[in-house]
Amino acid sequence: MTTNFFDRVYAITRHIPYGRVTSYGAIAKYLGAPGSARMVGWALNATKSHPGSIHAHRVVNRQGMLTGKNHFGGLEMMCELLESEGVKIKNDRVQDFETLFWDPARELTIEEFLAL
DNA sequence: AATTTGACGCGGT
DNA sequence: CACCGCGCCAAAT
Repeated sequence: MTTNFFDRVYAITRHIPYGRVTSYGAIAKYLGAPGSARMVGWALNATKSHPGSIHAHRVVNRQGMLTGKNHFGGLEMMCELLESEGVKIKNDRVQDFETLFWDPARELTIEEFLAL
């Protein structure tokens, strides 16, 4: 818990289940910084330079919109990545967002929690 | 060391 | 419905 706010975001993002999505705010809140969703976005930005599998494309804003798609190196990339996981995107918005939404505080498993 | 910025969230106008 | 501003806090310049 030292420092890296980033690492925490990485950890959570890394554990987002396949075909599920979460929001910046949810992650921020889980990190104990409700309202600091920006930090999550900022951290995710560093994620692209981070080695390893961090499914940043599974993180969308609270409306389920792919707001960060322009940071994926390709505007359609994020969309395709999600659709390839079974997440349907329409007009930059995740369909059935409520259903696919993964709340870390609610669905994070023990082992994942420990890995955090 | 100070200022700007940012992939958000939410209420207000 | 569109636009505005504030809060939140760390990293980058």
